[in-house]
Amino acid sequence: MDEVADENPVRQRWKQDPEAVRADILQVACEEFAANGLSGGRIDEIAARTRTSKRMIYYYFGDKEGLYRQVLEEAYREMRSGEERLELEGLPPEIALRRLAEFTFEHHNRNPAFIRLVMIENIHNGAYLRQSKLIREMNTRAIQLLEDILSRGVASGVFRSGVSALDIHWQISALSFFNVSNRATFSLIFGDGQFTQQGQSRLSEMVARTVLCSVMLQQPTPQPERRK
Amino acid sequence: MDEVADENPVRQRWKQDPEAVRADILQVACEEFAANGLSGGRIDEIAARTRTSKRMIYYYFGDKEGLYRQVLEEAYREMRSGEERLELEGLPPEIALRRLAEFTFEHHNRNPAFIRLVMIENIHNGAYLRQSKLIREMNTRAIQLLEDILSRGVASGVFRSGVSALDIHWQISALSFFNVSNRATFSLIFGDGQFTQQGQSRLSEMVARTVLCSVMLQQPTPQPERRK
DNA sequence: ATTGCTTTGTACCAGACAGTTAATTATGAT
DNA sequence: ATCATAATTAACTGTCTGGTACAAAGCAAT
Repeated sequence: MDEVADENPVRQRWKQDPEAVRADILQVACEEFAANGLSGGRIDEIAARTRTSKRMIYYYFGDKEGLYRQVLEEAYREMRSGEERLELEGLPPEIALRRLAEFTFEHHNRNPAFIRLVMIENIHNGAYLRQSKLIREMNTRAIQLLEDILSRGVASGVFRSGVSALDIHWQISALSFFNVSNRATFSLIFGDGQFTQQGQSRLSEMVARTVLCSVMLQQPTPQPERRK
Repeated sequence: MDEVADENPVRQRWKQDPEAVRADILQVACEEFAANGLSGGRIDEIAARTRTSKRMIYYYFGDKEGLYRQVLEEAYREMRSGEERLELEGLPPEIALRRLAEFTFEHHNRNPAFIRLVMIENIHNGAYLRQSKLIREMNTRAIQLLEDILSRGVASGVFRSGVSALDIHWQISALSFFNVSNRATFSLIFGDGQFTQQGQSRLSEMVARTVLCSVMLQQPTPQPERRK
């Protein structure tokens, strides 16, 4: 399209920048796999949309599954780093919990590609995630955070005792995940009222209230339509 | 002199039973697509596991996508018929709601193939479900049932008013669906404690309590096994 | 400049797989 | 029995696609 005349004659000098090439491939591959799944994703398509060639994909990633595996790891890594940026430790427990729920809901909402990758990985029964060492580390952080919030809540007398942090995490994840993962079929069957701007903030509020409700001794404060 | 019929034992007389053949194909195709997705599912594999041949698949279903579409419709049909068997209309509203939640949880748990098909369909952004006329009918029933339960609860003074039936359905679905759809990745990251026998009944109970909690004026009845 | 390693491009292959052709056999109505 | 039609089979085809062979070019150290 825009070839520069004098630069054309043989081969322009290029800088070697393996990291950039790798990142570029990973980025495009992420989109492709998220959009079409592992078996549906096309290596040729990825190569075409990359600044480099198909050969490079195999050079850096070995084969299709290797590429997919790295895409998956990268996606988890990014999402985890987002979670760490929250600083909930100083906050009153019910505020912290609410904020965690809202953050998760919002985060998943903004990262449909991540959600789709996880869906796809579940279709494969976790066969590729299983091969990643990265995942072992991931459990600790999120759950510890929650355990801290819960025990502080129990200490200050607002939360029930004996509530499992893992259960609460499960609950927050389920509601936030489903909201993105099943949007297509849900809105086809029940209309897209849940997925408008207002619908989403109503759901976000509902998720937060639901979670609080299952750990608090009293009903959480009746929420009028308050937003920040 | 000429060959007699019984000389060829391989070829026995068969009765024409198109419906059985169709059903057989559909059954096998359901397993194949649920296991491997649309692009991952192999027509040859389906044919091999069927009592009939590949040509028949095309004879009855046109092409791969046609087959997939019918598998999907059939799956929804079955699940819907299960829902109709519940008779919640005579029950006290909080009992009815609890039973609906428990039923959904249990149903999804027992029908992982259905869950997987819905996941797969969501990966395809609902492109095939969209083509089905069947889905238009499906919304009414489940939601009307819920609306009835909710309004009876409001009338008898145990439920809050202004709660959306669709929201409650969304909530029940999300928790019950996620429990099956994300089992692989969740258990890889957080261990499989949630998915043992006890884990599952605890979750089922939690789902029921959660749902009740979000519609009831007071905390739902403190559960018997609760301890401090 | 030479050498040896890394990175990139081109062209190609072999197998897989959706879909088809054409012939064969059973069925059911007359 | 006959014939039109429905059901069935096996072999075939064209294309798509993951993966590779091979060679060339850049880079860094001598």
